[in-house]
Amino acid sequence: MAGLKQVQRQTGVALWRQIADRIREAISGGAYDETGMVPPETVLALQFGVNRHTVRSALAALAQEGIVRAVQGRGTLIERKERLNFPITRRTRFTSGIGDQAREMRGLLLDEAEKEASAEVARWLGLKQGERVIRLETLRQADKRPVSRATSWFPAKRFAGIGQVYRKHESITKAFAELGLSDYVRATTEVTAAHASTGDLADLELTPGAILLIAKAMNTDLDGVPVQYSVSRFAADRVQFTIEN
Amino acid sequence: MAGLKQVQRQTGVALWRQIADRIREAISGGAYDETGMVPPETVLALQFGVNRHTVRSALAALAQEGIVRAVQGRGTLIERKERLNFPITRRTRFTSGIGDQAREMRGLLLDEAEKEASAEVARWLGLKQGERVIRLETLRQADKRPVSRATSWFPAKRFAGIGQVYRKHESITKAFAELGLSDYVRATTEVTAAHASTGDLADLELTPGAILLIAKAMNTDLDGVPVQYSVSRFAADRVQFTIEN
DNA sequence: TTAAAATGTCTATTGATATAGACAACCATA
DNA sequence: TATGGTTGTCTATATCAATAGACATTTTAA
Repeated sequence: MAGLKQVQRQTGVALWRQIADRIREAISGGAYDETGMVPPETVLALQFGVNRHTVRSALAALAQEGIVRAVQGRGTLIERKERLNFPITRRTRFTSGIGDQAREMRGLLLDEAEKEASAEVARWLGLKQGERVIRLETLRQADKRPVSRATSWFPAKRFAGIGQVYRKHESITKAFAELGLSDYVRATTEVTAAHASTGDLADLELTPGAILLIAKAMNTDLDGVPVQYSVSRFAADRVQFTIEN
Repeated sequence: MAGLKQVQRQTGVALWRQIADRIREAISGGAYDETGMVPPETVLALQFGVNRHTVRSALAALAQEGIVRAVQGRGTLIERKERLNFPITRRTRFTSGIGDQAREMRGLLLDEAEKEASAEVARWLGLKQGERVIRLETLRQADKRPVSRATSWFPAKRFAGIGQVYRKHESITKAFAELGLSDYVRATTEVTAAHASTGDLADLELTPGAILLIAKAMNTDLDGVPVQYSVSRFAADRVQFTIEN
């Protein structure tokens, strides 16, 4: 069933990378669950119609990502195949949403700045362009494995000092609570996908060409007043979103 | 503001393709709306820190996709910059959801088959594994431009002949109506992203390395009985999803 | 009309990608 | 312990990707 011509040449994407992407997907889809191993290099080479060395380049990349581990004489073992699920609902929260899927959740503050709202940020937060906003750059981890990089904006007047509070609690929900906002709801989420930028590659420990799921989200308080606009970038091969209606 | 080092070397993705992806994104994001043109090749080369010829390869690829058109002496004009928006709500429908964003919507039936439900399909449709289901392969277009490839499964007993009906109406909603189901709702949507497979590349007129947004959706009738499970693959650079809560 | 600014074309060179073949090293098992 | 199957390493070669420079062609505007 696994066919011929699954890869294409002269497209700006190296064969070894195309093959790595296919194998990563097959692993994630449970195609090799019976053996817990990837097929032998010679078999893969035949399947994809390429040289064995090209397959080796692909497997080396996957080993670099920690997905497989090659053992001389035995074969190439699958090390990891998880995919976290993020429910997107009116009550979406990062930490609680994946509570039972990981043991340790962390939210690290990478950077904090107060500045004037850009046109886009002002539109989402219902402010005038140029009003003061606080921008937080955060990295979220599940069991010490980076999951998402987020850039969040808050109205500066209402949430002064949110950076420090977030650093203490490692949670937006708790930071809001300490600043007097006991509850909030997710108003809108826009989902797109794109190739990872260089900065995100480093933070999320990805290799170039990797895919991001991008969620632009706006949260409001219970009166419908915007309290947060955020752009979160997720490593696409580690997560999925679920929308329940 | 457009920074340095937006591209990386020796990653299996050619520089010209990385640059093409970035420019396509910038166009889609409205970065060049003032002039309606891409910056001069020499400027782009400086921005990305590469040779002018590498930028030319990227622009040639975008011209091939019909996104830009180079005019000697003038510059490189932007021809097309759409990104369709798909609202995902309880009443999600493909055709009406993007009604005002495109003039002509079509749904082409590529293939139809009746077979036994796999474990995954049975789980989503609430059937026993092995029960009969009808599988439709469809291609959806907006203004003659391919937007998504979908594989849908329906309980065979309830929706016998849905393929023929779909071919006539080019719409799931109308096909349901003719078969006696006047209304239905979206119960669950799972969103992931992945590289396009070879088959999808051809159908969606993409080049290898392209990204897909993948929506696995389950629709039920008003009594909550599953009527359709579908896996839709969208060209990520042509669409975005919006979830309103 | 001229000059500046932009894309188009050509040649040459270097490094990454892919193929090809041979053989070593290691593991499991008959 | 011998054998078959697997990964690891090495050499060599051809093609694609990227850089570099020079100059032609076209458009716009001074």
